[in-house]
Amino acid sequence: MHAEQPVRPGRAKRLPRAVRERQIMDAAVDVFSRLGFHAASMDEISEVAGISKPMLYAYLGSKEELFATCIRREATRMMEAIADGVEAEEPPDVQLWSGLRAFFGFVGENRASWQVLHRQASSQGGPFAAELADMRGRAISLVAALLVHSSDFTNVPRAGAKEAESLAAALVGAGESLADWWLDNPEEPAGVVAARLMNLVWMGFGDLVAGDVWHPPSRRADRGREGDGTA
Amino acid sequence: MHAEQPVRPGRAKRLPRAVRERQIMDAAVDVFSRLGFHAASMDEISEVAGISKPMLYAYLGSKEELFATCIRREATRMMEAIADGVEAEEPPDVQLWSGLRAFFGFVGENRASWQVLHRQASSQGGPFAAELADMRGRAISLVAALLVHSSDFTNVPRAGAKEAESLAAALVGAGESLADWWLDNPEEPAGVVAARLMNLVWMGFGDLVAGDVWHPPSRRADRGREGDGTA
DNA sequence: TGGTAAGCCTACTGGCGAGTAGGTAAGGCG
DNA sequence: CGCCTTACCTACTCGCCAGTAGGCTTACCA
Repeated sequence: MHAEQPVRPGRAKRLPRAVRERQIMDAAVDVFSRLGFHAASMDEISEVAGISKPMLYAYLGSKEELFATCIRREATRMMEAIADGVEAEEPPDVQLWSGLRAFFGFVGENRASWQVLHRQASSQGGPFAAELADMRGRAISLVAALLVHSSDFTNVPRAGAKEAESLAAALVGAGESLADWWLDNPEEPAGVVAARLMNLVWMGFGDLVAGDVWHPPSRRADRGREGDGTA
Repeated sequence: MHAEQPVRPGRAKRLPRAVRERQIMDAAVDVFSRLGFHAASMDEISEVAGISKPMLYAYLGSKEELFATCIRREATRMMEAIADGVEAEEPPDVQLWSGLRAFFGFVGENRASWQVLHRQASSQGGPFAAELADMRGRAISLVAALLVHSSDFTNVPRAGAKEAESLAAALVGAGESLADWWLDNPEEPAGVVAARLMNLVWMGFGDLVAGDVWHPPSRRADRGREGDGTA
């Protein structure tokens, strides 16, 4: 406890609006992630943010608006983190691998964000559900496109759109679920967990129990390799 | 709606306790699945059930107790449905396949149950979260055991417990997510969706894009078609 | 046929929490 | 130094909803 801010003595220090808004958002993500949308109260958020309730309303609007803003911000941060980790030129399996690594890396370093996005947002009936479902839908579409593209690398009759989309939904769900599991079993590093999921979805149990595993092309340098990964 | 119960004229017909409790539970699952725990009100549940609020409290206790009871009932129904579909003597891949078919079959025919279990229960901080997490944990353990057992079929160094558990978590999550996707895209029969997930987790994308697919051993005489339509 | 218990109800309380009214200090600027 | 704008506060209102008090009615049985 800092002595310089004794015990929040009635009045907070004067700060420019932008800074306060940031503080409030951080507090909101924290509280929402711990308690969920309904159980979280504006009183508690304002307390954590170190300001009073009317400021919340003055700056961020209603509780629903605040929540939606949180979701948008955290979802955007996550999508950007993943996009930053993936190179569009790489072969599909490497792209998937990079995406998974980036995803688990983000979750590991932003647990509160993840809780808000995954647990809370998806279960509310309000406009946020739409907000979040939209983000999630984009992620699924992205993965689906990757899958379709990956079958273009072969001479196999391309996967149907519906099929690709459903597989992508399964993959995204597997990632979410594994991320939750990981939060309860945090002793393993992000890379190991990501690799495990990569092996599952790329090789399948059938190959795994036979001893075949996927591994990234040993040259990290992105020479135009086939990257058919083991096989 | 049945015309024989005009507009609930003040007083409901007298019924034995067991019957009423069933009606109430059904109504509760319905309302909880549509609105979520917090947004659902005891008033609405009692209205849907066709009785008055004090009956709720007299028969099923508090809102939290009611919710927990719903979760327990629906979770049990689902676990039993899946257990009924699986033969312990069959090889691991067939067991997994049977389990997936049973799971998607159940979800298709009990959408409200599924909503309550998956969406609502997991996001509340109360004792239900524990209730549900427990069920889910058991499902994961079951799958994990299946995986470990399946590597016993080979001469590969058996998978570590943690590894099996995390893969099981991913698989369960994939199933959940795919079930959700399916509810939004219900045109395909349960068997097709189940087969798709089976292929994903058993063969992996790597094999799928190469044109290899998993299929149930057709030697089994019991109408071993894979894409069975399920009503 | 009258007693009694089980099933059912209307109509309230009490608290919590979203949102607001209206006032106080602090910095900037002439 | 006074004025105004902006940041900030205390202290309310008001609706919603979990939970309850207390009374009515129907079925069954002696």
